Amino acid sequence: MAYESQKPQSPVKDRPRKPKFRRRAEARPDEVLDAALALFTKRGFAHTTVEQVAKRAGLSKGAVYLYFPSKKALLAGLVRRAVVPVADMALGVIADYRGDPRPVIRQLVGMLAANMNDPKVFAVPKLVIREAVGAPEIAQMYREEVLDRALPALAGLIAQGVEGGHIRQVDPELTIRSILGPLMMHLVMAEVFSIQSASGLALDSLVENHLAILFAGLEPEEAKP
Amino acid sequence: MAYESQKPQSPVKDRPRKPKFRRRAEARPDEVLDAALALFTKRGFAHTTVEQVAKRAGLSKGAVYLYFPSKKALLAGLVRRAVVPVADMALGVIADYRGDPRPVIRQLVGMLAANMNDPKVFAVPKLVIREAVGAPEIAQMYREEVLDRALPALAGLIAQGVEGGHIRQVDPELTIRSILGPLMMHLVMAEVFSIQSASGLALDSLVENHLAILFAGLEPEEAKP
DNA sequence: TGCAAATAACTGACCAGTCAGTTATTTATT
DNA sequence: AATAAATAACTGACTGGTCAGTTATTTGCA
Repeated sequence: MAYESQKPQSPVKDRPRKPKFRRRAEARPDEVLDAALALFTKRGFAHTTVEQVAKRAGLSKGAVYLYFPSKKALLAGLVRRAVVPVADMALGVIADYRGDPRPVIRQLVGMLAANMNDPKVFAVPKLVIREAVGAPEIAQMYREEVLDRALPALAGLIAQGVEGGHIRQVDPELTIRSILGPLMMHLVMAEVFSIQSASGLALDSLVENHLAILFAGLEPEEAKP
Repeated sequence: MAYESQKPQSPVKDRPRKPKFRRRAEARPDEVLDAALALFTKRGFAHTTVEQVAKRAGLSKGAVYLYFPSKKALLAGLVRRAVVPVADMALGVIADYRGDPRPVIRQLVGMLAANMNDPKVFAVPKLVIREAVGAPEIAQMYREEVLDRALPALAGLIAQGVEGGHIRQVDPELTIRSILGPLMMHLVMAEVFSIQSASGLALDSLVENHLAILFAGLEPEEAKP
């Protein structure tokens, strides 16, 4: 019974006929989520009050509870909103590709890196990781709707590449960690500890360095000194 | 003026002479920290009350404030206690090694993986990452006392390997992310999302798969089809 | 007896969630 | 077109509960 974030009563899209009466409020839930995302990201869930969210969205505290039944529902709503596009992106790229997985991996890693600075996109997963302890349901929701869809697809892509002889014999599931891990670590170092690599100031250098090592490492064994 | 965790007044080591033991307390601060670590890890900092920590340590709430001036000081104390051994471990392994860095990297990664399941060791960095938003001073302390010592050493190891021609031309700082990132990602997947790889149930498979790719990827370019 | 160690009761601040009441917008009536 | 009735959108004061930190008091060793 918990965390129904979706339109408790707002007539967002009840029936196509009957525009009945509208008013200047329709995008309200979205505005509230925007405010919540900004504050949760900056100060964390626990240290953000509902009133702060309300004020930032230009509403009163009470109005927030018109759209969301609880503070946690704000978190859930945030995840919901971010969930579909992310998973779809990954799946769209992978599709039913056959052949050397490396070009697809390059595209995927590139897309992730490109979005890593966009708060609107990456703030949500970061939030989920941070708040997973205090709100396990949120973590599970994210897992079910994003990870359980995207990771198997990626593993399939790798397995297919191994079978086709395009890359060396590796464990597909474990190799996922080798593909995405460096990106995640870079993110954590930058976000949590404000560590920027002295050399490459841009994400591009990271991607380049990472993929050079990774792709050479995935090369099928043939010439072994 | 904030977060002086160290013995505000506990007579831990005031003068060497005078073995006369007080009530029954000397290891008290450590016991409190043990309790705090367990609870912070399980429920998170915000959702743990000082009274819970006290009860678990077999003390009253007030007694905790005899040893630590604030709740945040518990976090700081935890980090302090874990800081020295971790950094020392890494530095001890790296030392002034010269030659192919891969054996050293193998040893390092192996040690990290071996400790990844030991809560006593890895709970603290996980905690730091999680609570960094609400307590930036803690994150900075961890950074200064661990990362700023260990990471440059690791980067130096790699740079030296590149110069010596033992591994291919890579950016040392960025390559750190390629070495440790997969481990971190594995940790996050397991801890936050309870995702276990279907294949290898043990960490060993991960390390093996990761290092196989990494080391092949670091091989100096010579035979290029 | 004296005094540190420890306690338990207490205080004040904070905040999620509620609700009685107000304002803005739409519909109905003339 | 003007006005009244209806109702959706919103407000902000209030409540109940939690909890970090403090203080008055007790305990027990020397």
